[in-house]
Amino acid sequence: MYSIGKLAELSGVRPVTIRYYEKVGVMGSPERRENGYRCYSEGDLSRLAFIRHCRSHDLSIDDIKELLALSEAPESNCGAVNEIIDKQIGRLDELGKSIESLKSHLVDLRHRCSGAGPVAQCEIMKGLLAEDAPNAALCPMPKAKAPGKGKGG
Amino acid sequence: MYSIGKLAELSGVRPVTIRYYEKVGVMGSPERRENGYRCYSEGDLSRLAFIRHCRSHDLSIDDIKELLALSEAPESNCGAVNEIIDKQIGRLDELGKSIESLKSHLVDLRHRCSGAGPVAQCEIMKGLLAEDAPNAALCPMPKAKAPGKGKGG
DNA sequence: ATAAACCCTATAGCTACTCTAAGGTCAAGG
DNA sequence: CCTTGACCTTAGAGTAGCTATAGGGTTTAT
Repeated sequence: MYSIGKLAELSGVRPVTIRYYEKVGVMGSPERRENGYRCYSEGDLSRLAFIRHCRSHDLSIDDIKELLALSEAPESNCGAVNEIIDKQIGRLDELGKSIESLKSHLVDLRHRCSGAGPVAQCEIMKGLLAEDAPNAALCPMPKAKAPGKGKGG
Repeated sequence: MYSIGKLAELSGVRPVTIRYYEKVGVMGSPERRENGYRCYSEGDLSRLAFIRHCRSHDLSIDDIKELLALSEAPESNCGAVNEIIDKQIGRLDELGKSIESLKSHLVDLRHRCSGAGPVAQCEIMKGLLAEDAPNAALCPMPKAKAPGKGKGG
């Protein structure tokens, strides 16, 4: 039986994070000692390792919950597992493309400026005033409002 | 002079987001009409466009603040602009590599399972139990605790 | 007794927004 | 005049996946 500190040491995950995993429901509530301290088993350690490995593949906590639920029905068909992984591969694929396109646009912008002149003539600034990036799917962009009747200003 | 709704329509940024930009200090406080309504100028519109273009390159709000500050000293040298862009290119580059490596590892994992058998024999699940992704720099991973003296269990 | 190292809970912070609630303002229609 | 609807205002909570802080209890060594 491990204390949370021992589990942290063995797993490489900090106690705060383990408590967080418990709070959001991927780790389940461990037994408690008389003094209220959490008390973990070998099973908890491998569950935590599983979570970490999934997170290292950028799977969401919700996806991990699903995977863990599936692993608790070991006789069920693993098509659902494949679906989750395929979804994640697709997500990473889109993200990768988006980043590549952003990067090349930014590199292009960068080449237009030597860094020697004044900001007023900087081609980067001009570019940023005029151009959207070719692909803006990277981080949450504000949604455009549907054009309404518009009372005007 | 534009109302916030008109500015939203012209820029494609929703009123809530514009207020958010004001709150976090990239947009500055506009004038107000007698009734308290915000009142924007052409300058505000191009500032907002600039912010959007920067965000579409995934520049952070703080970076955008810096760029805007620089643009308000147009005679200053634009080396600082270049630095911000270079930093962003580097960030995107690392992110891109990280995603590629994650993806290929996940694809490899995926190929090990046909999706036909039971979860208990699923090679994906086995892989996730055993392996870290080769590169985990994508999303915030819990930091490992420095190994301490450890009171034990 | 006291310090150090561990444990507990609850709450706020991070990014870049989005959404909700509760209400004030303004123009048009009945 | 009153209502309807579109607009505007503020404040506060929610999103993901943690991290950090405050304020306190427990255990072990000195």
